[in-house]
Amino acid sequence: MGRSPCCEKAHTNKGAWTKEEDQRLIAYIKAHGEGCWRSLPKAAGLLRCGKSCRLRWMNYLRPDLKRGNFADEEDELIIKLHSLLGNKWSLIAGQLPGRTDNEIKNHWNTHIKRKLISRGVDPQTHRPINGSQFNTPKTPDQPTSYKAPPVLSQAEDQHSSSGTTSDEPWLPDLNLDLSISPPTPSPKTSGSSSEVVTPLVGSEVVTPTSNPSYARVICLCYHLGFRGGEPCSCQANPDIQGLRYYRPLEEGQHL
DNA sequence: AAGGCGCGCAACCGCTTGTTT
DNA sequence: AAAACAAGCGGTTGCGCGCCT
Repeated sequence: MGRSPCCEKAHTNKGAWTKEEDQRLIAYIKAHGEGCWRSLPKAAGLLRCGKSCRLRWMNYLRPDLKRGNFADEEDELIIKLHSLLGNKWSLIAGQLPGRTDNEIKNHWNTHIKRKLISRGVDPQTHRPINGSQFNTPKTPDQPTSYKAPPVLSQAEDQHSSSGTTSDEPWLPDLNLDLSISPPTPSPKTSGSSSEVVTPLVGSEVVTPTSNPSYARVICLCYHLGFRGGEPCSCQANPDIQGLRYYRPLEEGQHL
């Protein structure tokens, strides 16, 4: 059975990319588009693993990348998305046009973590660190790694969304229209560097049941596109309820 | 001026998931 | 159905650079 291995590691370069390698990669992708990464190095005359080429292109050479410092608004968006998604850097990056998962991951580890700690917020749980002014008790079994956002019942939801006195640090003002439409045609082969992926524009329709109150519930799995556009089965599976996140609809918002 | 140290970024590694044979 | 593979993802590492002593 089989295919040949991805690359012959003995004959591939490692480490920092040279300008010449960059130019070869750019020229090849401009001419042929992002095709098969496995065959690309050979076709482009690069002594690199396809994986390495892909990474270089995705994280550094893509023309639509936004280089430079992160704006405060971007920081806040990352924080909010991380509180929902955890270390799903690619999903977070999908909401920040021009930013890569690697860049966001690095930025998180070097800047935002510290920022949150200085605010008295645990960067993993997004809850106040013990001893801070919020002093939210932790459950004994709370893991130190990322914890899924709490599942709010509708009653809790209404309470927390209407009250300003809630000590819940969860996303007080985030309009989480995180819907990811069925993969839109990527601009990657268009050759146009001015094309920008527009985030947060999904408008897919979650079909509610006939019960109007049900329409207030959005399954995060579904809304993030985890279900490939199909209704989420976790509605019927209590075991994975932790993946569900409910939020109230904004006024005038439709499902 | 020089050495040490810490930070930030780019790249690698290993694992997971989806696809192909 | 199972194995092999490609692509993608997240964690980790290594190196260059700037700052501090």
